[in-house]
Amino acid sequence: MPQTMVPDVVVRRLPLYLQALNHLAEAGRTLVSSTELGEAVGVSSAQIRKDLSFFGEFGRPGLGYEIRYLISALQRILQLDKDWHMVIIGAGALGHALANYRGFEDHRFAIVGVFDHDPDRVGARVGRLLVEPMELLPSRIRENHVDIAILSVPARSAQAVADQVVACGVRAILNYAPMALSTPQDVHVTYIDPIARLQAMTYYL
Amino acid sequence: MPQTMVPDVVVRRLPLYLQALNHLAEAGRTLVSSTELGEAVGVSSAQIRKDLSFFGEFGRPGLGYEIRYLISALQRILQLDKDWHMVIIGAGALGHALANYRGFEDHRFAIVGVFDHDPDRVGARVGRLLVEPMELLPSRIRENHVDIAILSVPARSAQAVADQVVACGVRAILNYAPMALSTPQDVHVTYIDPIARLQAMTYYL
DNA sequence: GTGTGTGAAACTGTTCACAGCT
DNA sequence: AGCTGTGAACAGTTTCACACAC
Repeated sequence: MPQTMVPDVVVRRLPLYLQALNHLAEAGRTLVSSTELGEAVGVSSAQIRKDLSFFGEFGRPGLGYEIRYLISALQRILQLDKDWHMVIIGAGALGHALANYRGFEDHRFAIVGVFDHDPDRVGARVGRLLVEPMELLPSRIRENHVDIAILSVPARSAQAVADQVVACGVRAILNYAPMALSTPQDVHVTYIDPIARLQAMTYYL
Repeated sequence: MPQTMVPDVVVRRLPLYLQALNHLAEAGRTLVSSTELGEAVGVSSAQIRKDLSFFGEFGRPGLGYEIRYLISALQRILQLDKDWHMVIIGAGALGHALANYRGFEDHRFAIVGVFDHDPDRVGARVGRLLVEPMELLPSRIRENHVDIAILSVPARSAQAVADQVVACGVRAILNYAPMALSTPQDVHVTYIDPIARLQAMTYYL
């Protein structure tokens, strides 16, 4: 769909636009200008218009953007009009919190399995699922067509686990372990590390 | 210290360098080249050298960087050689998970209070702390010299809570609510939203 | 008048490549 | 030989400003 190569930084902003648009829609609004949307997400109006222009023309000059229409357009662009299957690996406190987080299923990200290496954790209940042993991970990934692996394991195990899921064909990893992962070029890794974020903020305080 | 204005993107990479350096130090290493450090973090060697050059000269030509020395230099630059005081606001599942996360105190980020608006949650135990009512938040922020507020409240309350902590003098917010915050220019806000990160990854799948 | 879409300009960030040090 | 530190070249991103549409 994108005629030109789309910068990654643009793709990362689209979910923020979507979020703000959903809030506006819930508030009963039907139209929004790039200026107003920009203020809601904290970027310039020109940025919004330029970002959207990578994918087509979604606004009406003189009026702005029809909110419901722009929401569906962004969902289609980001491939959010289908369900995505995820596994959580690591059933510690973080793994439990993630498994119980309703936000995932609300956005069509389905958790189809929770795995842990530790036999003491296997069989424990997390949300509506039971913790399974790592041995069952490959078959589960293939049978349930798992798209994304969420890593909530200790830093020292993260690389080995990443290697395993990549070997099973997973091409997207959300990594909560404070550890940079080495993966093939076609695997997408996103890092969530509150410590690193805090450490960048303290620089400015 | 920085002679020139330091780009924000550089500051955000420093914690990643620190992380990799700590892993190397734990592995017993004493020296590292920009090439090797770059491979560990996933950036180019030139990037590492250029980033560090904003703050001074930390390496030895022909040898590389003395790991322990570079760790202390980065800690000093990021102001990690002191304790930071934080409050968690929102004592739901996420608030509990954050309060129990050992990583914070391991990195000198101390949680000095957990607050919730809901009377049913006040008094509940979270880690070694008790949930306190929002009414006590201002005095706690001032008495304990709180530097950072972690928001784990619903999106609809996030802006109001942010306004409160800013009014109490907090200038750094780590926001887990899926909601852009509007704050004065001198307040630093960092967002952690796994849904937004997943939605950016699905674009590429 | 209001507001989009978009080339061009301005700005920011990254990579190159090499002088100089060990 | 090996590696840092850095100006210069390059690439990427944001902002500007305006033609055009409602």
